[in-house]
Amino acid sequence: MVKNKYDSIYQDIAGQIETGKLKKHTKLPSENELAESYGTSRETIRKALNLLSQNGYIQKIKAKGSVVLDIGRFDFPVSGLTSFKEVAEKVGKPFTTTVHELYVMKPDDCLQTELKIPAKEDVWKIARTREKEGERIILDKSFFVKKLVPGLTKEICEDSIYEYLEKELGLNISFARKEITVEECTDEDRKYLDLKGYDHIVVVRNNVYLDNASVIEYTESRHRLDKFRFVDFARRSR
Amino acid sequence: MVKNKYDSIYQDIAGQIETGKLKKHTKLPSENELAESYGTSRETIRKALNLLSQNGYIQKIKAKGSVVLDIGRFDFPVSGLTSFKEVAEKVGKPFTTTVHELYVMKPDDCLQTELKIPAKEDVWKIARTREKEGERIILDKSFFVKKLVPGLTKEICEDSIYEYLEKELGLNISFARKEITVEECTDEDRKYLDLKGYDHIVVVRNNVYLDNASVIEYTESRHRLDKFRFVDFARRSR
DNA sequence: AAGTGGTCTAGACCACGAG
DNA sequence: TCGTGGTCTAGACCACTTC
Repeated sequence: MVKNKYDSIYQDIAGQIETGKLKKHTKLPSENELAESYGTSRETIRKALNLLSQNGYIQKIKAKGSVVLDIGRFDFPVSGLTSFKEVAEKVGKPFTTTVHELYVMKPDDCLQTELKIPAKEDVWKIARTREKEGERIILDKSFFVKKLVPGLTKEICEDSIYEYLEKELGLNISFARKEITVEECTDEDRKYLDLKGYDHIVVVRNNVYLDNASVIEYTESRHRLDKFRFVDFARRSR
Repeated sequence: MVKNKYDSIYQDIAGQIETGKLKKHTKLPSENELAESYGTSRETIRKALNLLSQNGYIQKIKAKGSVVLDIGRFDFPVSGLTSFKEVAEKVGKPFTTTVHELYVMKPDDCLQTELKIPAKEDVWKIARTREKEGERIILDKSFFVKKLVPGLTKEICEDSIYEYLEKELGLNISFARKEITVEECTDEDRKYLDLKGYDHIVVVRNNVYLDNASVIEYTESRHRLDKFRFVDFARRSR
């Protein structure tokens, strides 16, 4: 789904890097050459290259050129900004999702804060486990603002809520705040997960914002220690 | 240290948000108004606003305006892109750094890969612990390419290596790749840290790149479970 | 209809690296 | 000296929200 000119150039070059048509450690054509060959202005090329750089595909080196990087780019599926389904597919591992709870509730104080809603606003609670190779290793406890997501079903929760939000409801996810900590296991963890004796668990807390600045979702993603992996890029003084 | 026009506007507005002069949940002036009042073009204002948005200060809402967000923005000090000293100061907690090892060595296969160097290239090894409230809770094992950082001393390692790199050597940090996992404690962890009986530890692996695409540092930052916290923003299809 | 942010253009000058 | 990416400008049109 291409939105505009610089995005389509970004997709094009990213694709060439992923398929190996553009080789690691080689230089891209210069911005002027790219502008010429894509028939666009240099500023538009620069937007595409900045996207590539922000997503870890290339590094721009002043006065020299842009180099294709050789960095693995995919997280372990951490529920949140990119949908679980999306990341799981890229990582290429078969996950099974099971929905254990799906009902409407009133938010407690904590949820009111996390979702920025008043006490009377209805909230979906969803509890799901993710299973890989016969082991239930992730427990996702999600809370969605009902007003924004009226018709959730078990089928949608088993597939991809994000696809539903974006394709069916036309909502636009803007950004998420993630917080990662390690905590002691709860009885709920022990009930829903195959913990193999671990007494701690990695907790990823997630607040997801729409493009109109409202919070749509708060999720606690609870990962078994030994199966957790998170990868991140950070740029200096972006 | 202001570099250019859009950066100085970014610093200015970020400062106003941090000191509360610009209040949370209020709207910024429009881009046209800001361009006028800062005496610059709209594209330059947009660069500043994009920085604010990427760093979690504001959210831009199409056709409506930019809103000041109310999101806590600081990590627990995770060695890497922003220096430990820098983050520790923002978090406002007193940390003590102790240097346990500082010597030159030849890289093994693993280090050659992580630092992208040949076997004959010398490497600094530095082992440091970070202590807070009387407990040693972080063990940082760092490896720097000696050719790029000739004169390391115990004093520099106790203060801030990054300050030394940037201010003394004029090197420019560009970006870092972080990977977070949880692993079983090693004897080294038990030796250098106050583990309070925990048998697992959070490991943050870090490759830090310069602006000329060479790797300068590989660090393993080992955090006691209960004291680890990591905060991250992610934007959808940036 | 007016104002907003998002995209795009065609120029310009700069500092820096390489030959 | 020439080419590179980094910054900056002054315009333009669009889709969208608000009134």
